[in-house]
Formats: sequence, structure tokens, C-alpha cells
Amino acid sequence: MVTIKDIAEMAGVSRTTVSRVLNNSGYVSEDARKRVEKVIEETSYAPSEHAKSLRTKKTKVIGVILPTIQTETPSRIVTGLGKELSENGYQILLANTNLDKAKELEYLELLRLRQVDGIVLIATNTESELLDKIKTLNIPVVIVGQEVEEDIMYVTYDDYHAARDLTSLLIQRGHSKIAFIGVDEADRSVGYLRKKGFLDEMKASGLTVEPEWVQKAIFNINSGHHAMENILSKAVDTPTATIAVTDRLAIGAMSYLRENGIGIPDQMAIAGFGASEMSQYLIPSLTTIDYQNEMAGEEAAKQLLAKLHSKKYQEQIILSYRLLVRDSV
Amino acid sequence: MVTIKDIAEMAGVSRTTVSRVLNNSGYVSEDARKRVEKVIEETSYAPSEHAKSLRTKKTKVIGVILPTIQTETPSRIVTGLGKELSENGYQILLANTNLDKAKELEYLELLRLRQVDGIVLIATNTESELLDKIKTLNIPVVIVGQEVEEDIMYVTYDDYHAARDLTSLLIQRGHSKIAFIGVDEADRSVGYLRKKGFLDEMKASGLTVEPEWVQKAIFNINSGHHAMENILSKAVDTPTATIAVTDRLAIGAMSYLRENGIGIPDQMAIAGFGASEMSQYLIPSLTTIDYQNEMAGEEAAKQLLAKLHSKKYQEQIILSYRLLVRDSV
DNA sequence: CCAAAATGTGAAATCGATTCCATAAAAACG
DNA sequence: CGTTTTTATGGAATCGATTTCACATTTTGG
Repeated sequence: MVTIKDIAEMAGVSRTTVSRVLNNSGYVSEDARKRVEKVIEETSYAPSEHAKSLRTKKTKVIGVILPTIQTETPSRIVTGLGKELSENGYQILLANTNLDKAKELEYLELLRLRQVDGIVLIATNTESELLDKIKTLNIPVVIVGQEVEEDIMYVTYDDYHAARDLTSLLIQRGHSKIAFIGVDEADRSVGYLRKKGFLDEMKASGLTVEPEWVQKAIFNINSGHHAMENILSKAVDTPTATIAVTDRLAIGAMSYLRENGIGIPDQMAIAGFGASEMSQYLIPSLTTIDYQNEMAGEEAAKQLLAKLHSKKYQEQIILSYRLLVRDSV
Repeated sequence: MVTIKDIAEMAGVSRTTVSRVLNNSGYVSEDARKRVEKVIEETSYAPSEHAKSLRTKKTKVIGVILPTIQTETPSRIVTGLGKELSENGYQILLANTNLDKAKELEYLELLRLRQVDGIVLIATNTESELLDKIKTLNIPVVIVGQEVEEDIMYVTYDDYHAARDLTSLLIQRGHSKIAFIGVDEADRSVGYLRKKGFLDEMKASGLTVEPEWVQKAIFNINSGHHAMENILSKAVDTPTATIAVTDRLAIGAMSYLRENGIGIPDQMAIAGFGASEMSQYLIPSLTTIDYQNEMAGEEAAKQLLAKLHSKKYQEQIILSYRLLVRDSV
């Protein structure tokens, strides 16, 4: 391997001068600079990142912790992150928890050891153990997808109002009996806020929600299927519309309806969240909320980069959303 | 930051001895070991990866280059990779080309500079420029999804026979006029081999294929939609079945059929490749090929790890597949 | 009991960069 | 012209680990 020492010798200067050329710092004569640059060019030399990191304590690596890479939301966020980061010479060290909550903590520690310059956490919970750990890290962290207390950076979505809007749409379309397929409320954004938006909007419109209409599912298609089955078998008063907190849950619900010959949207309207790619190709196409996840990734990257370069940038970002009204309602 | 020097001082030994404890190497007395371990425990010290890498030339990082993170195949591969690698203490440095072929070369170089221990390339082409670059790297590289010349490691799928089997299934079901939605043949696995399997099986069964039945698409749902439109509008003799080289293309084709009131599978049978999660929830459920991408990722990781530890492991792997026969044929 | 082998330890070199500091030559200034 | 200031350069320390080597002590074996 060719090192800075070799370059220095070949160009007839000291390592210091080579370093100056490399980093564009300090004084260096036009003559010396040219000789060094020529040698660098000829040898296709590139400085060792490790030696650099050891000395400067900067790695140009951002750690990304995500629950799974196999659903669209995190994938889109990572795409957005990747774009913004790579433009600025940063790379992504990936840590996939496979939905194992304990691993979030573990990976935070691992990334600290790797001395990443910053961390993006695509979070599924906001437990205090996690937040405490983040604060002790001494590394800039951005949380994506959850709103947290003031002194941690985050970028999230306006889940509450999205849910209210979606509910409001269904009410406008004449529905008064609306079911809800949610997830565990430990996931504040998806579990708690979307449910709260739904309930508040129902209440605001003077509508009641039967307990059997509200189902708790987990994040997969089958769970949506099962939830819809529960709704229809347990409810005394059958609802005419259902909101599912993710498109995948909505898809599961739709498959149950289809299997049982229940017409969508005539006998049961349905709506989801997330604007999955498939949602527009379903029959009928699915009404859903588009959260612009890629932009969330880009914003998170910008927050982190600003922090790393001691520049100002909004540290708490709540992104807006678009309501995609389609044939399922 | 607490360093090895601090630990040495606190435990009353030299840095050398601490290093010995850390790496379980050389002679170290029970007494000294205990003291060092105690101090390490108390300080929650962890050695700097950069200092280590600088000295040992090992980073415990594997670079992964992929065309996109937003489709299921690469996501599953990365999941498989991640599992196997993290179990062995390796981490993933992600490089997303966003389907920009030039970036594959660029990232190979970047990962070399980062001194990753190995590289996994989820490839969409096998051009000689790429292969040449790989050979000059002096880093173990595994290519996933493409078969390449002998002296490069790869793990891929038996695309050719999968395509023949799928074609054979349609022929058995009584179809003799079968259309094909493919992609550019520069992608040898998806573009060339799947097409060749289809054509060979047709020929072997004495069936002819009209030129209009064979469409070339790109990797997105709309392109499948458009290809099906082409097939039906241009063909003089209308086919009764269509094979699409990805599930997404099949989904696009199905949406066109649906829009035009063409029954599936009665008027047009359809089949895809890849066993996307959605494929089983489509109406009708889609017949497809399951490639077990996660396992491919795991195998690639095993190949790489074996190479890194100078152990023997099969360097060219062609994984089998399962034919999922469902309602769309 | 003495030589050889095994065990235990630390000083110092090393990896490949950056950066502090000293020094010298050239340019600017009064 | 003598004194600052600016420009240019390199020596050496440093970052935090591993590893080579030398040396001392203990154990083993004939």
C-alpha cells in the first residue's frame, strides 16, 4: 500500500506538506503543491481512513439503526438518507434489529464503539431506557418516525392530524360506524397517535366507537386479515368502514373481505397509511396517507450534518402528509 | 475517552498485558488477567476500532453494494447477510447505487479506501469493466444474483431452469401461445437466462413464439402494465398466458388486464418471478418462483467469512428455487 | 542439580495519518 | 536599512491499539 510517507519521498517534500496539500490547509507553494498532486495522481494514492479517524476522531460514517429493511417505510427513509449523506461524503453503517427491541440499545453501543459521527434511529418506541442511552452517547442522534422530548433531534410525521383527516373523510362519505385496526401503543406514532386522531375525530363528530371495532394487530399482512375477521365476527353492530394504521394491515383486511364476498367499498370502505407502492394497484385502489418518507430521510441527514458542522438547522421537524383519496372509500 | 493506556495504569500492568487479555494471546497470569478484566468491566472500556484497524489491517466491516433498497429481492438478501455477519461480529457498510451503473465502480473504489474486509455486490450486470475492477481490488468479493467467470465468488439462482419449469407448467395447463415480459439482457440472470429458459422450453415442446409476444420492460410496475398493453394491441394471434420476469412486472400486467376486463386466468394466465410478499394477496393469487433470497444473503456471507478466515467453502453457488403454483394460471 | 523449556512481563517500534512548533526565507513596513 | 509580518517547510509528537523482542522467573526433565 502506498502511504503518505511514500508520496512525500517521491515528491521530495515532507509528510507535513503532503498533508497540507491533501487538506488544503496552511501554506504550501504552488511548486510543491503541483509536485505532490502529480505524484498522488500517478500513484492513485488515497489516505487511510483509519489513520485519519484515529487522529481526527471523525469517521465520515453515520450509523443507521432500523427495525427491518423489508418494508417500504424504512427502505424509503434509508434511500433519502443515503442520497443526502453520500453527496456530503458520508457513508452508512447499517444495523438491522429485525424488530428486536433489545438490539436497539445494543447497536447504539456498537455504533458508539465504531465511533460513527452520528446516528439515525428509525424508532418503533420511545421508552426512557432508549432515550437515556441516547443522551449518554455524546454523539448526535436523530430519531425518525417518533416525536420525543425536546433535547433530542427528530423528524416525524403529523400522524395525529393525518388520522383525523382520514377519519373525517370517511365521515364525510356518510360513514358513522368506523372500525380501526391499530398496533401496540408503545409505538407512539403508529400505535398511539393514529388511534388518538381517529378517536378524537369520531368524538368531535359525535360518533361512538364500539370496543369490538378497535382491534390491535402486529405489523404484518396476516394480522390485518385476522383483525378484520375479529371485527366482523365480534361486533354486534357491523361497521361500514375500517381504518388500518398501515397499508399492509389494510391489504390483509381487504383479502379477508374479498374471501368472504364483502364488497369494497360498498359494504366496507377501507383506508390505510403509508402510500405503499402496491396501494394504487390493488382492486379497488387503496385510500391512504402519503408521508414522503424519502424526504424524512433527507431531512434527518440534514439535521445531522448541520449538527456535525455546528450549523443551525431545525432540530424538531414534523413533516406534513398528503391524503390520497382512491377507490376503496 | 478511556484508552488501553488508562486500563494499563489502573490495573498496574503494561499496555502489552492489557492487549494480551483483550486478545487472549500469549502468556498472562491468572492474577494479572483478573485485575485487568475488573478494570475493563468497571470502566466499560472498549478498544478503539480505528487504532485496531490501523495496526491489524482488519476492519470487521463488509461493504454491500446494491442497486436499490426499495425492492424485495435486495432487501431480503441484505437481511440474510446482516444476520450471518452480525453473528460473527461483522457490520455492513451500505452503498446504494440507485440503479446507476457507474456508481457500482465508484463504490467499489470507495469501499476499498474504507478498507472493508470484504464486499458483497448485488449485481445487475456482469460487464467486463466491473469484473476487471473486482480482480484488481485485492479484497474478497462475492457477487449475488449473477453467474460470473470461475475466479470470482458468486451465489446465484438457477434462473434458467426456473424459467423452463414455469413455462412447462403453463404448457401442461394447455397453453400453447405464451407471451413473455422480460428486461434488458445485460442483466444476464433476469434478462437473458429467464428468457432463454422460456424460449428453450417452448422450442422443446414444439411451440412457436411470435415476436410481438416478447416484450422488453424495465424494473417497475408501470412498465409491466405497458408491456401487457403492447402484447394485446400488437399481437395478431393473441396469447393465452404471459410470463413476466418479476412479480412487479406481473402485477403491472395484471392491472392492465383488470382494467380491460380480461379475466385471469381464464382469458390470460399469468406468472411471475420472485415470490413477492404481495403475490399471495393478489386476486387471483400469483403463480411465481420463490428464490429464497435471504438464504442467498446468508450463503454469500458464509463464502466471504470462509475466505477471510482462510477456510474452504464452495465459491460458486447456484441455489435452487420453488415453484409456487397459485390461482393466476 | 543444572540445562532447557515454559511462563510472564514490559519497553519500544509500528501502523498512517494530522498537527504543534521551530525555523528560515521572502515580503512589507516605517 | 532594520524590524515585523507573511509565506513555506519539515521534525517530531500524537492518536490508540498490536506485536516484536528482550529479559526475568518458574517449571520440567534427565
